Amino acid sequence: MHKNVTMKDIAKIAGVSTATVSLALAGDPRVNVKTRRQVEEIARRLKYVPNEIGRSLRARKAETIALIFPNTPHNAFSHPYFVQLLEGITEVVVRHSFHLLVSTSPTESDEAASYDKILRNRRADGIILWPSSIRDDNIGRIVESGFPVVYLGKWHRGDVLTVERDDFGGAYMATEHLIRRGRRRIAHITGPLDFQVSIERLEGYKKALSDHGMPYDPDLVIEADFTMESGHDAVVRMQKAGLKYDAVFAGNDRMAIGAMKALQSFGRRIPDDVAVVGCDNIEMATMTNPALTTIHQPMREIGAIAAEKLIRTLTGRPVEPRQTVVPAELVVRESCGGTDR
Amino acid sequence: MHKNVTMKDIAKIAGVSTATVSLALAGDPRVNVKTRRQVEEIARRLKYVPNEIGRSLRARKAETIALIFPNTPHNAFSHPYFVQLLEGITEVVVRHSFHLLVSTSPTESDEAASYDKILRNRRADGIILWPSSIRDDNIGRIVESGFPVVYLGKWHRGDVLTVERDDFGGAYMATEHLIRRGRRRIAHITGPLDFQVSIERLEGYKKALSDHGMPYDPDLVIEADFTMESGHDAVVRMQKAGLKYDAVFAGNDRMAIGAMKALQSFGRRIPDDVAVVGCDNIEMATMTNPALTTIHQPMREIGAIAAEKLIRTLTGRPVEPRQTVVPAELVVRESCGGTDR
DNA sequence: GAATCGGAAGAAATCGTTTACAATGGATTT
DNA sequence: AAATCCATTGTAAACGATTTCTTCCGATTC
Repeated sequence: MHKNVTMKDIAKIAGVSTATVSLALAGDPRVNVKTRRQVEEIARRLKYVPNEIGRSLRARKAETIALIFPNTPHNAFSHPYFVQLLEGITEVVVRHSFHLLVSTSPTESDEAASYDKILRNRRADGIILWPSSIRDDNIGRIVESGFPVVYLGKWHRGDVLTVERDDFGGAYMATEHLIRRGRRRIAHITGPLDFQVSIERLEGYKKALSDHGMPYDPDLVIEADFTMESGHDAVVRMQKAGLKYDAVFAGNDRMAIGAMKALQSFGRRIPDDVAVVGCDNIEMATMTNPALTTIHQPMREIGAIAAEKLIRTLTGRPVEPRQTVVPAELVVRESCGGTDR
Repeated sequence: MHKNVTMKDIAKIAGVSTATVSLALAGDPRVNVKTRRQVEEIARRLKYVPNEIGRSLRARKAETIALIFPNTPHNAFSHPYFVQLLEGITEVVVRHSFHLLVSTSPTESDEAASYDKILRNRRADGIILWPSSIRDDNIGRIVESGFPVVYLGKWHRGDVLTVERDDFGGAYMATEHLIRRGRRRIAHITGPLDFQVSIERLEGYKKALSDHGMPYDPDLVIEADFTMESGHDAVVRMQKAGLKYDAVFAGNDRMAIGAMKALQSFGRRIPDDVAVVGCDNIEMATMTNPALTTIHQPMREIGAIAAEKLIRTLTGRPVEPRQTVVPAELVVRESCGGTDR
């Protein structure tokens, strides 16, 4: 492990000052072409790699963005799409020769301190914020502080860069799909209603119903908690309540799969007796029997767009539009039967 | 966004030098308790947060570790356990107030350059290396360069910190489980045999057979490619070849699930006619019908141990043992039937 | 021939810390 | 009373780049 070569080393060999070396390597036109060539040559020969820490300190930037998320239950790690999001982000980060810092906060109250530290430190030049489930004024403070931030979700106050899934639109598509396939009594199993995503999907469901002139029956809306078991239970509850329905739209795939199991255990055939649609398009959805029709959220693309937006602002380029809603896609498989009428 | 407060600001107010401030905040016993208290008080009042970039430059360390993995097909992002690994790592990283840099290399040949850059830069003080599928002498050079590295896998030459899954042991357990349940003709669907993991699992399978005095029949070993479809095809091929078998041990859960589907399509009942065991314990394994018995690899723990080892060496503490093999666990569900005899 | 100009490169400050070393002054030792 | 020591604190040199001045020198201008 030999000593690193610095600009000083290059300067000495080339017989110039470090200032000239710096300028030369940056391709600054102020330095003579011949000198620049020579410096470049020496740098190559010595396998010079610039020390980014030194550069960061002086230039007050780190060529780094941070992905920050809370460490609450139902956090990013348990989100079926976290990996895709991360993949989209790293892809762009690497392409721009940036670095990615992954940061989570042990407790809710440490969150703000943590953001703050990373940014004030200049450890990262900007952050991508994964919303925490709990309304957090601390996040608000960061978002509005003027630090470069891309928020993954809907931000109501002020002009903030955001990228969000279209939960509302996805639910709308799912519900509409069921309606088109002739279903008339569509139940909806929601996630916990203190999650924004659950509310959005419920609203999309309602809107699709009303746009198609169908009544909204609150009895057909059951709140569950995102787990397969809770989806199972939801169907059991509906069964016990003696409700009639010919379709189920679940707020995520896990619950949809739980619901399918319960339905089948009650002897109801899918899709003949009951059609089922999920949300998220997790891998499992391809493997159920019948394969689950679902709503795909392009999280990889969301990650890529978010990173791209952030890096664009950091490099002083304009970003348009400032808010992006990435459309969901309906993935038709076997759990809804037939074709549109 | 006001100017950040630095040690100089504190020094001026406290009427001492920045050296004293630095020492005081570091809790160095050389500075008078009264002075230290005062400095601490001022720092608190000014909401001073140390600039870690400046610190990094001088102290030649970044309080950061990097997780590095190749960007090849079948890379970390498509690994069912990447998230758990990451979760284990971040948990430990946060606990020690370190940072985590996530880095992937666009091409195989950029890999070495990338590691090198991160380390020479002191962007990170050490790295956790996710092995690339392809034998890579560049990785070898890094691992042996003396930089702090934890390698996630088996490293043959030299004394390197490693944490690895027990692929051999897991396969052994799976096979033994089938034997104990009375199965006599156990097929094995492997992953691509240029992956170390596939070889390990094949060896574990063979060893279990021979330890129980059962013959090894090469016809019963089919190479597939980790996908569900390939597992399906493997069964189809065996069926066409007219092979007799009463159990399948698949090199991962996806292939096991594909195999189950194919078996059921041939009218073979699981577990009555054929028992099935997978590997990995992905979430999907809980949802199949019957639920899949499988081998759980505690990747979260592996991540945590790896991070712990790395940070221990970085902070100059001894780490024992230098090589860790984290045992696999058999998760018994419904796809193997009965109880041990 | 003096003044001006402009291209090129060097000197030095700077970013915010850490740290080796020196300095101060009062107490203790001999 | 001189020498020594200890506890504190200050000075200044790093760390490795970037960037703002200067400076230098030869060429052009009046």
